[in-house]
Amino acid sequence: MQEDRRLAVLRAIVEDYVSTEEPVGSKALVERHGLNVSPATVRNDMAAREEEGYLTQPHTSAGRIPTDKGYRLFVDRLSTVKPLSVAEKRAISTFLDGAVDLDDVVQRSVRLLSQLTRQVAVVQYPTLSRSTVRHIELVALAPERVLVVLILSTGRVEQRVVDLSTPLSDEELARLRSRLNLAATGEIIADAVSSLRALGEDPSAGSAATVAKVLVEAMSDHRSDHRVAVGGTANLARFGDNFDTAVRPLLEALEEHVVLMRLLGEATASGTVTVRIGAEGPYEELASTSVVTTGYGPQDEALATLGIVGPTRMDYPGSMAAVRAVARYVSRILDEA
Amino acid sequence: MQEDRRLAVLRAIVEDYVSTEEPVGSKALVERHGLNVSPATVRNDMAAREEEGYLTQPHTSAGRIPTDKGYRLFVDRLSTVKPLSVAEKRAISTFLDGAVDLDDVVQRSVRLLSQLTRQVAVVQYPTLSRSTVRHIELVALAPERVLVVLILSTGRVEQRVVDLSTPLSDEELARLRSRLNLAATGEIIADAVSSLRALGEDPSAGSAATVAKVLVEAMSDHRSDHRVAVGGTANLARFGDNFDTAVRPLLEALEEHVVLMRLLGEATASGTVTVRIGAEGPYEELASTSVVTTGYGPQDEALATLGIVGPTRMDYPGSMAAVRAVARYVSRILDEA
DNA sequence: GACTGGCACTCGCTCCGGGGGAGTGCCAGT
DNA sequence: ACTGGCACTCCCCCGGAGCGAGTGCCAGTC
Repeated sequence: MQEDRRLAVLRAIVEDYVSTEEPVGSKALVERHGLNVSPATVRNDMAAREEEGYLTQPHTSAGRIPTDKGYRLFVDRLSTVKPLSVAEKRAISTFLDGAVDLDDVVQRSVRLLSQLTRQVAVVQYPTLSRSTVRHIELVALAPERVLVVLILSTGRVEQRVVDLSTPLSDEELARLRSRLNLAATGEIIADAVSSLRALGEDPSAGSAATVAKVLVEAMSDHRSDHRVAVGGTANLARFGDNFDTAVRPLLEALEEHVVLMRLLGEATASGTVTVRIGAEGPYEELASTSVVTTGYGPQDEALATLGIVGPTRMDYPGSMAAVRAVARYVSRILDEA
Repeated sequence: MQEDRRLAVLRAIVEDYVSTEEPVGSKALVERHGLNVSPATVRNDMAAREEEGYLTQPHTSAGRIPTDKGYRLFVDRLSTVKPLSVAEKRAISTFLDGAVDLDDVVQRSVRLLSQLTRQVAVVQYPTLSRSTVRHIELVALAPERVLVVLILSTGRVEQRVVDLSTPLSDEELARLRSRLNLAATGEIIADAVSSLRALGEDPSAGSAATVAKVLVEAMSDHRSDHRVAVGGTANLARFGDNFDTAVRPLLEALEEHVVLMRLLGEATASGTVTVRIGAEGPYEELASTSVVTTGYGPQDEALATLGIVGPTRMDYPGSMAAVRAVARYVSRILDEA
């Protein structure tokens, strides 16, 4: 059918353009893909597609390139999931299995993702908010100075140094420790915050109040929510010539963690890969970049987001497959820890 | 004197070239700097300088640009230390004073440095090797599973999960904890490693041996020695046109921490700023980049290196001043912690 | 009605040659 | 030792010509 072929043409154009980075013309299209029609027919189809807004020409009498809308259709309806090769799967497991702690997992994931997709990879650290308190530890640095260490179920560790108004003996410290742990250990962050806050506002609690306040602060410190690892920026070299219009704004965005978080968007349920194409994203300057993300976390609860950022002209099926595979694997690792 | 003026000419050329990014000619030079001689004289001087290898011409009948050797002379003998402005100093202190932990200090330093110099900033995390053990904490996750937390004097925290062959009661855990702390707390890493290693090889030590082994591994884990924070890569946009020959190799180098460490070189005594110009560095691909570094650490002991990386055509006095100032300030903060 | 072959046309890319200009090297003069 | 003058070099910019990939359209065929 005509309609089928038109879709096939759109798909072929996207694929060719992604691999050659050049506008694709009717003749080349017929040759490279086994379309059993003449270039003239394809031209008509392309004209129709352009009419509908899926394609454009950089200038009259040049080949066509997909528009954002064209990519959208491609991603939604035309791309078949590209399964990873065995070698790639093995690479993922061997690479990630060697990780020793959370930091290491995140760093390895970033590197892995950027290598698999040859794009810039972004991995958000698991959020505090939904994790639970595993343990609170106090270490006396001096009689009036205590190191407070907060250990969370995701494996994250936060630490603060606290100066107290009165010196604390070892026994008092131990008592304080068990008191705090009693109040917080095992609790989800939100609950721990509220019970500690009560303690922090109790004027009779003394040192306990001071420490509790610091803990509350550490727990609600959204700075750590915004922690992300970025890797593979060297891949931006393949972005094309337009350094100032495309690469520089992207590099800037990658450094601003707040901006980056917005770019990543809400963590979507693990398993569902989100694709944001060009102008669909929140930043005008990044109109020529796309973002492919998914959520991950233990028990497939989407505690954080991970994904890649690249030119709208990217290999969507491959990127989506890689992002999903890495997210799955990382989630499994977090399950074990 | 003739000789003095020739030096002045060299300095002027470096300064002008750095700010304009264009080969500088005799006429412009005389005008911009108050040299009381004619362009012809300057031309003679420049020819002499070129003869000696301090200057080159991109092509005959163009202005001169400094060679690496020219920059070297400039850095060694011609540049006056450019004191930071009051605003800059204040920026440093306000920016760094808000830091809550080691990670935060490092991250803020990177950002600060890149903003001050408008170059790529690199800050190495303080090495484990010369720091001391502040505390070892054990947290029971399950009867046979323990979270081991190692806290070092630099404020760094390492953690590992250990599976034991036999379950451990709370009392046993407490005993193990104090035993380990007795052996390691207060010791310099190297000493702690040797006493723990003895424990780890004692077949009668049971669980203690298992945990000790993990601790030894964590302490001698050089991975963390190579941890670095990088920032300001967007500044590479100002590197000029030669993306493939200059920017891409640099981006790649910045991602490979091992490479990066070599690029930073040995930590030099705090206060001494090291400048590596172009081909003086260890990598051919980075022939057009310079590195400005210095050591930092508590008590001005050079535990780690920080600095900036940029084109050979950079503002050396400004960069050196900024690097030194930030290193000093960070060292002071580490003293307090 | 869908497809095809043919044809005129468009328009970016590359190459080429000529002017303009910044800068140089050199030399004779002070 | 320095300067003014002058001829020369060579990059850079510009406009025009030629090329070629690709298009749109139209008349013709199944």
